[in-house]
Amino acid sequence: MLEHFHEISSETPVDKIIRQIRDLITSSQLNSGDRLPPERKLADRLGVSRTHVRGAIRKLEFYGILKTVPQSGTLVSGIGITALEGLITDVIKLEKSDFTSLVETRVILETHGAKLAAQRRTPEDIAEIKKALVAYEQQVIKGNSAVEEDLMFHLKIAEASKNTVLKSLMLIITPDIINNFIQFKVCDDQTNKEVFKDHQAILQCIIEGDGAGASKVMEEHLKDVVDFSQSVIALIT
Amino acid sequence: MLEHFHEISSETPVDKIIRQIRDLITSSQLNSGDRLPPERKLADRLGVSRTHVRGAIRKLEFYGILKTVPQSGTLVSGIGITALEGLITDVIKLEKSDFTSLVETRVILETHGAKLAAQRRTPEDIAEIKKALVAYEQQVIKGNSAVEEDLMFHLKIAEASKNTVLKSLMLIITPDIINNFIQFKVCDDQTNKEVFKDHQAILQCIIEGDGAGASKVMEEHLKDVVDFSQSVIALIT
DNA sequence: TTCAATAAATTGGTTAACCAAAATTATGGA
DNA sequence: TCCATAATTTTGGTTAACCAATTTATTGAA
Repeated sequence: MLEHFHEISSETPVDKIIRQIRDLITSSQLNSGDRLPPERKLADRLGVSRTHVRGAIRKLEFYGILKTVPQSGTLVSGIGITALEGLITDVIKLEKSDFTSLVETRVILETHGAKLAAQRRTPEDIAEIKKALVAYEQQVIKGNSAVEEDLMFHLKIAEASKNTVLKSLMLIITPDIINNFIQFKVCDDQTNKEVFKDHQAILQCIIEGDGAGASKVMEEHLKDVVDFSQSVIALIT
Repeated sequence: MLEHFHEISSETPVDKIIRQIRDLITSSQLNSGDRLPPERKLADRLGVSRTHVRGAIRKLEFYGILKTVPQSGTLVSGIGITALEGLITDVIKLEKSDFTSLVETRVILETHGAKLAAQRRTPEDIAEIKKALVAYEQQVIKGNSAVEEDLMFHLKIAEASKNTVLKSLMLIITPDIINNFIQFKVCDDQTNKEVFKDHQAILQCIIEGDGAGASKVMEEHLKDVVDFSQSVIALIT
């Protein structure tokens, strides 16, 4: 019975257009470096409204694939067609991501972030991280979940790393991390106290400028989360 | 004379609105979990058109900060206000990034990507990577720059890592990397041949399942780019 | 024939009106 | 008084028309 149902087409008009723009590129009707057809023509040809075309352009622009010049036209980025094809295919399905990959990537970013933070932190950075730690402690004392305060501590470390790209990537995956935290209820009272101790240890390493130590403690700190993700996967499988 | 000129206000209406929405949150007129005022009210209150409000919402939605439900309303994500404040401030200035951070982060992502690829690659992955390598070789023989083919090789490795998030983050920074490549003309004939040998060595490690080796060779491979970035910085400073 | 001035067409940016689904309120029968 | 139902309002989604800057075509005098 159930197998007769089809997956509902949740693909938005915008995604459809992105797909079609890719086809234009694939069929060499649209080459790297030259101009996209005007929005009106595109809308007309694809049989959709201009609003949706604009939406698609905004999204591709966000990824650096397109570049629009007011009152002039939309240019296909200098990036080569070969790479473009691969890129656009993924932009569409980029939004959703699996838990394991998320955690794995987080560990990678955070261990390096902690290391760099220890090497480059200023007194101001230390003050900010301390502030975040105190805010977390207060929430834990009140018995609250404090997921945001937890993450804020980590974000402040990313900020102290002085690597803007690393911080940006952290910001991008942060909402997903929080959602997973809430969904799987990773945190309870006991965990929170351990987390606090871990955080203290990490901060200490950063203050001392001990990059290797900060990286190591951070990795151990996140190991619990990794283990948890493994157990969840095992449960599902 | 020159100091009398002001920096032109290149802040788009959308960015202005994002800033104002943050203010709404900061002043606790808008709390985590509850609904954003309807688009019309917001547009009215901020004195802008609904289109711009929608643009701002799309952008914040992209970052997981907002979530719109058709015919119902736009919800502020479960993420706490504390973190939200920090996040939104950065969303605005997220787009631009510095070269050093970019390269540094790339090395981090790629070394881990290569390691995971060596551990998890399927025969299909190897075939894909080989194909990218051949495409690169052909461009080099022709004497072309082959920046895209180079990047494509790296993207295929990211794909073989089976870590969707890592690959996504690679995709996000790829356009910036390409732009910097073109801007600084990192590549010439001699470099290209060395790059090809490096790529071959990396592929060999991946085929053999040698994670540590793949990671190491990848790091050395990217070291040249790192050095180059350092020299550029030194030149500017 | 050449080229500057001007008019027309084209561009992305913006606005306001309309649509259908959902939430809310009003209504009336039990 | 209560609750199911219908009318109304409110919501985000969509469309089409308008705007100003730019580019292209036209025109006419040198």
